[in-house]
Amino acid sequence: MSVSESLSVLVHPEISEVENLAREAFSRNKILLIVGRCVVNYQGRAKSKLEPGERILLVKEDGSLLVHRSVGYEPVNWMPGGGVSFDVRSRDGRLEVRAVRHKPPESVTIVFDLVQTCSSFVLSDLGEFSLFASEEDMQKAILVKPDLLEEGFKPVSFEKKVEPGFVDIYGEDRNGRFVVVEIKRKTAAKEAVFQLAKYMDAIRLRTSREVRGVLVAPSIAKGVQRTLVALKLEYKHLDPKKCAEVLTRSSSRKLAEYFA
Amino acid sequence: MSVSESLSVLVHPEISEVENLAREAFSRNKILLIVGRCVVNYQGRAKSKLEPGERILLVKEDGSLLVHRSVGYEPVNWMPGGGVSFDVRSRDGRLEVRAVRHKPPESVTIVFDLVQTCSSFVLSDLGEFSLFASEEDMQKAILVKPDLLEEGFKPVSFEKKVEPGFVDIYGEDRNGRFVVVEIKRKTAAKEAVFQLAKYMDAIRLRTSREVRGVLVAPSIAKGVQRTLVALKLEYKHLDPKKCAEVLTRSSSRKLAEYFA
DNA sequence: GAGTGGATTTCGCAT
DNA sequence: ATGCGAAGTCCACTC
Repeated sequence: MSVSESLSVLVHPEISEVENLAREAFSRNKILLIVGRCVVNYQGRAKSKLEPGERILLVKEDGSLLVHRSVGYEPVNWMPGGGVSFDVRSRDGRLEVRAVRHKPPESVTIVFDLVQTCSSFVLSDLGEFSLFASEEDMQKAILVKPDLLEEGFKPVSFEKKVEPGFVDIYGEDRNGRFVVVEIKRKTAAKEAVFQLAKYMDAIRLRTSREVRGVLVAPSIAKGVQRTLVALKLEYKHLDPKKCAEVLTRSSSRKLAEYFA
Repeated sequence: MSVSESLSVLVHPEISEVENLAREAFSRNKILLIVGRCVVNYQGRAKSKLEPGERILLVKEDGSLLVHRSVGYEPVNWMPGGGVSFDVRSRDGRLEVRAVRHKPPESVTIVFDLVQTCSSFVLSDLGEFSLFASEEDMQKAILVKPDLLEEGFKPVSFEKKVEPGFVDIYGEDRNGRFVVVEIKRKTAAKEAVFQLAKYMDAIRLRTSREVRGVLVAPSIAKGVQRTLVALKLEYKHLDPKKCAEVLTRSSSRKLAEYFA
């Protein structure tokens, strides 16, 4: 079913009309979109109260609920989807929509006293979403084209579990030294350096060979350079976008060698 | 201006009608809501591609842009508000909406080939939003009613800057010993314990009096109890909701003593 | 302007 | 189920 086959739109409706549409939307798992004057109360992990004003309520097919004000990327109140049950009732000419879930226990209650628009529909959406140049993609890119790190680098393993956590990649350089690679897709902070240092310690316990630690990132935070030097670690600049290019150009065959 | 005075709703419109409404919305900083079939491309901190499908596009008054699919709390593509410029154009019967910002440099492009609904309006929303029982509220609650921590506790200072960072509260107990209080509004992890331990060390350097450290939280993570005991720290269970009750019941006068 | 830490974070993946 | 880490995290606050 697509929007066209399922679309209902009400403009300046009575509360009772909205109530009917909302009930139908919840019972058939349709998307519900209400623009109107309301108050919102949340109780659960915290507790919040939103005084009267006009907002947008969006309830999605999985029960995700979002209340948006006129500004801001984030919803002022919300409920993530999954295991959410809804209740609709009208009292004193007001429409109350209540969403409850139990893990964690919390509820959002929206009470409308005036609705300007209400619509309900089903979205037909099979389109694939792909994201490039995540941290994982940077790792893949280095595995496919190790020269991105340095000439002669040979990956031996990746996401290898060692004592404190994970090493993004480790391998050896052209001189046979161990190389531990920690990848960050954005400006590396102190945290990344300490993480790498921990990896280094853990790995040094298991080998007598010389071990190099390389922090790979598009850039590093200001004070971090000093920490790197103090800990005898190295930094390699690498742009995530460059990695994305490598991946889109390379055939997926090569990746299969590693990720099959 | 409220929704009623500014509302335009189009159902099954032509692309050209949507184009006009979108242009008007952007030029007058109105909210724009489009439901239709589209593809979305993002480029900036990463890069993403969303194949054709029906989605909801919401552009808010501050330029925040959200593209929602049929499920999921989070938008599949987005742009936070502030310094975002928009461009609308129609080509080959398709409507392209493009949002660009420069810090960081990124852009989202949505191309609709079919629009089922499009609306534009201004929200009148002056309602205040208040969130209770945050970490700060727990702190306030203890300051207002120190018995929440333990009988006879007297707060001396709060958010006091000491060596490693901030102490949430410190004061003295009924026996005149120093008490350092670290507050977490949810399950306390090891991190909180180490933070408290650092505070303790810093404070012990400055006094010869006995110093107690108390971690206040609704609960503590599994392994953390052992760490607490090993470091000779204490744990006090305190429910954020209880704190919220204390705050709502207490007059704001008492808070003013601390927060004026 | 950059860095730091919290969030009703959400989400996914591993154990 | 639970825990841990990443995120195009966003956001508020400090330096």
